[in-house]
This record gives sequence, structure tokens and C-alpha cells, in this order.
Amino acid sequence: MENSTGCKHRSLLLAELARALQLAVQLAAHLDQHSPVESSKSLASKTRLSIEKLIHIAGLSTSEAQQQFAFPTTVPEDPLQSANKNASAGNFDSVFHSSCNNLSKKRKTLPKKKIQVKVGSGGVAAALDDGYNWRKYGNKNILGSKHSRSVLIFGFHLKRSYYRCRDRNTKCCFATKQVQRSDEDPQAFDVIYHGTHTCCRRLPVPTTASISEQGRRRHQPIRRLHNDHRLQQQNKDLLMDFQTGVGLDAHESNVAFQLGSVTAKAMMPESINGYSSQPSKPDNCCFGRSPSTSELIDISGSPTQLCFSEAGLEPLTSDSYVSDSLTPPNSAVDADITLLELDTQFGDFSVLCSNLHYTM
DNA sequence: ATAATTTGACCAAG
DNA sequence: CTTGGTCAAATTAT
Repeated sequence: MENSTGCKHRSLLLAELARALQLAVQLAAHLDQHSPVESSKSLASKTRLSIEKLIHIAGLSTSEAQQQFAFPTTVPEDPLQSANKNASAGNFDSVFHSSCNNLSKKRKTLPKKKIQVKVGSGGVAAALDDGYNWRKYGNKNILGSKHSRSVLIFGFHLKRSYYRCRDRNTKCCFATKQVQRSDEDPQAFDVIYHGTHTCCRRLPVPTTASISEQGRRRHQPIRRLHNDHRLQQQNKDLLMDFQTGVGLDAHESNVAFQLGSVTAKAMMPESINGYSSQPSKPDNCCFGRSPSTSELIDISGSPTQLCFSEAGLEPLTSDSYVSDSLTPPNSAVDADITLLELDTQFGDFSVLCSNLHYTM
């Protein structure tokens, strides 16, 4: 029984993969032939939707996939809209709505929507911002995570956070979501939606494509979220959690930590804390001390990449990009290097991206 | 003062 | 007995 369900799930994935590939090929052909912009846009949009659907299917258990994709023509425009559409198809939230008012501490066994968001240059909070107003009402330590080892190294436990719609009382909006770091990808977050919103969205939803777009624009000027102090606060909190996790505090200057397979060892300048938790200062001024010259370096602006290596901590500019600036001064040294990317202007941070091994 | 988040307790499902 | 989901008091931020 489970085998046949699993096969169907796999078939669903493969069929959608083939469709995504076909769309991508068509799009490439359109671009080569200088076809009308509108048709290219349309193809690009279809491709994006197909990929979003793939991500969604991949995130579902086999039974959920069967349940939710009984109507395979339903292509989600975005995670939340998809939830709404399935609801209108009577396949997702009719079930939920029939019992959503039965609020209790009972474990939820109702249908849910799971998506995965990657942290882009906009930071964690921006990546998790789906345009709705959520209120956190609890969190739990996650047990049995694949990353529990890294988590223990960090000295804290991975948590799942529980959010409910802020319009719960005013508009009887019983949508909830859970957020936790992905087991597969430490840079990604799993977001599980329960129920649909009866309230209105605050902002356009950042689609998976736009999230990728944010990633692509990593080195471009950012003109967003200036007035969203709550997002900035969330970013700051997440950063503080991270700092606590790796043992960074105002008095510590040495750090060695591991995130998954990524290891970093560094002598931290005392002013490392100046790199962070300073969002939205009027002049966005952030300084770090160069390990080689002891000069104060202005790393204001966003995003800033700092290279942790045994040589110390150095800011990277877009001019001196990874391949150049991470070349170890002494080629005989084995270096585990990671990048800590800090969006100092907004207090965003993300730990990225590579396990750059130099063995020469 | 008010709003938002954190945290431990509680209850039910597995 | 363990774990998931929620509540509500306490704490923290604005």
C-alpha cells in the first residue's frame, strides 16, 4: 500500500520535473528567437509555478501529496494562494474549516501546507515574511533533527516556532504556521501552514522566484524594509540567538564553531559585536578591527561579507571576491573557511555558504 | 502603558 | 512515557 502511494508520489514529482524542464527549454528557445516579450514572460511564469509546485510536492509526505494533488491541474501561484485554491477545490481547507473553530490543545492531524524558504540577502525575517501579520504564541525544542549534532555544538536546541494570524480575534482568522530550520538545508526554513486566512494580506507575497531573485541581488543596493522595525528586530533577535549559539559575547575573542559540514576557526576582533545587532542606526555605521593592521575598518553598507579564517577576520568587498580574497596566504595550510554574511544596514545576517577547502 | 515575545505548564495523541 | 500544540503568566521591547 505504502509502496504504491510512494510510487505515485514519485511519479507526480517526475511528471512535474519533466514539465518544468520542458518549460525551461521552451523559454530558452523563445529567448533565442527573440519572441515577443509577453510570451516569454508567460513561459517564465509557468516555469516558476512549476518549480514552486515541485518544491511543494517534495515537501509533502506521500499521503499528503496524494491528498492534495488529487486535482493535478491546481498549480499554486504562491504557497498561501495555493492553500486558498485547494480550499476552494474542497480539498484542503474545507476539512480545516469544518473543525478550525474546535480549538484545543489537541495535536493537529489536519491537512497542512509545507513550503521551504531560503534565506536570501534580505535576511531570515524577510525570507519568512509572507505578507500576513503573524503573532508568535509559542515554541518548542525539536527532537530528532538531523542537525541535532550541529545544534549541540552550537550549545542550544533547534526550535520550532508557532505563529497565529494577528487577526484571529478581530476577523476570526484561524490560520497558523510553524517555522523551523530545515533538516535538509541549514540555510533554509520549513514553514508549515495550517488553515487559510480570512483576513487580508499586508504585502504582496514574496514568491519562491522572488526569494531566489533576492539571492541573486546579493551585491546590489537594497532599498527595502527601511520602515519595518519589527522585521529588523526579528533579525536582530535571530542574530543574537546565533551569537549565543556560537559563544560570541562581548568578552570573547576566540571562536570555533561548526554549522553542518562548515567549520570556522577565527580570532575574533573585540569589536566583532560592532558588526552586528546595530540595525537602522542613522548612519549605519559599523566598524571592525583588521587582524593584520589593527586598523578600524568601516564595513558599513549592505551586505558585507566577512571572511573567517585562521588569519583572522576580514571584510570582503564585491571587488575582492571569494576566489581572490580567500586564497590562503600560505598554500601549505589546510583551511576551513566559512563566510559570515552580515547585512549591516538592516541588521540581517546569514551564515553561508561554502566549505572552502584549500589543500595544496 | 501597551504590545510582543518567551517560557513553563498543561492536555491529548501516539 | 514522549512529543506536539496551545495557553497564559512573566518578561522584554517600544
